[in-house]
Amino acid sequence: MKIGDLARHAGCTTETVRFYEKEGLLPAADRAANNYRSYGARHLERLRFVRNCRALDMTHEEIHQLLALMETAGADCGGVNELLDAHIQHVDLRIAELLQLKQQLDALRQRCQQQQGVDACGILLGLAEMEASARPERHTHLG
Amino acid sequence: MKIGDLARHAGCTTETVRFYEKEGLLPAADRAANNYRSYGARHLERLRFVRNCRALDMTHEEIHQLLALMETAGADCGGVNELLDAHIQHVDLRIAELLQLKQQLDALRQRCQQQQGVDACGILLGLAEMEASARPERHTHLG
DNA sequence: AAACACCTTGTAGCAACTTCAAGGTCAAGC
DNA sequence: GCTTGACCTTGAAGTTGCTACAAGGTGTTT
Ligand SMILES: [Zn+2]
Ligand SMILES: [Zn+2]
Ligand SMILES: [Zn+2]
Ligand SMILES: [Zn+2]
Repeated sequence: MKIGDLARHAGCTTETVRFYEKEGLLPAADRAANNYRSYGARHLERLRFVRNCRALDMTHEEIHQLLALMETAGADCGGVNELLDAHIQHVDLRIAELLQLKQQLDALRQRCQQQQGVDACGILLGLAEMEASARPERHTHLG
Repeated sequence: MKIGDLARHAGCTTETVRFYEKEGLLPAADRAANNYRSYGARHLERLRFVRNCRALDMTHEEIHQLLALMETAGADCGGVNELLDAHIQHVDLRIAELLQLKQQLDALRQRCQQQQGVDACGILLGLAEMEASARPERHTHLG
């Protein structure tokens, strides 16, 4: 299997595959005589796993940790559960932040009901007056 | 006012101030005899405005547009309202995406109720089996 | 032999900063 | 007068997860 085939089967691009190899998310492929990367079923499984994790918005670091946990033969899955719980918290936290943001934005939007001169626009006034309390540090990797 | 004072009054760092200047979000400062940047009340107002926009998760481009609209003397605020509405949609969309993600994650979490060998863990099985339908393009700048 | 699709490497770009390196300026303390 | 420390200057590189080249090698078809 060449890199393009692998990529197609996993629903990503060849560049992504090479990038994951560089990142250590995918083990280095064997090389054919012409120096082309050569893949088997194992690689496809692994790549699909990684892509599924990414579809769930896990970071490369989270995926790395998950892979390490999986590859510790005989280990139990407590670490896996913890990692997933932590990630779910990242999502919960970001949802809460965005809901709060949405409230602020709706309130701001209320301040202008009809078109008027920009000098009198309640939205612009609101943006000028807001006191964005010192930037809240980000506690989650979800933007 | 030196750059450090300005930054403190706006709740950001001097690096951020210099960065905004380079980005055109903040007009270039006057220079004192020693080549230090020198700021007045106008700059502080502007920087606070930009920071408030960022606190609402607007992009630099959105802020640029907003500033352009504001500085068109005599214009009405229709464009401002449109821009804010569009940004509110960005937030709404991301909230919807994250709520869906949360559902998927909760379902996955359900698949492992107690610790067991990693080979039998329902979470890892779930991650292997998932068929992440071709990556959904992002339609919003919110991560 | 030319066209075309595929592969290789390495580099640069995106957003919104942060961090670092190497150096210039200025007031205070000994 | 000389050092310490806090500030300022510039420019380059790192962050995250890719994407998009550029410049070239390979392989099959016509
Ligand atoms: Zn996470
Ligand atoms: Zn208005
Ligand atoms: Zn927006
Ligand atoms: Zn489990």
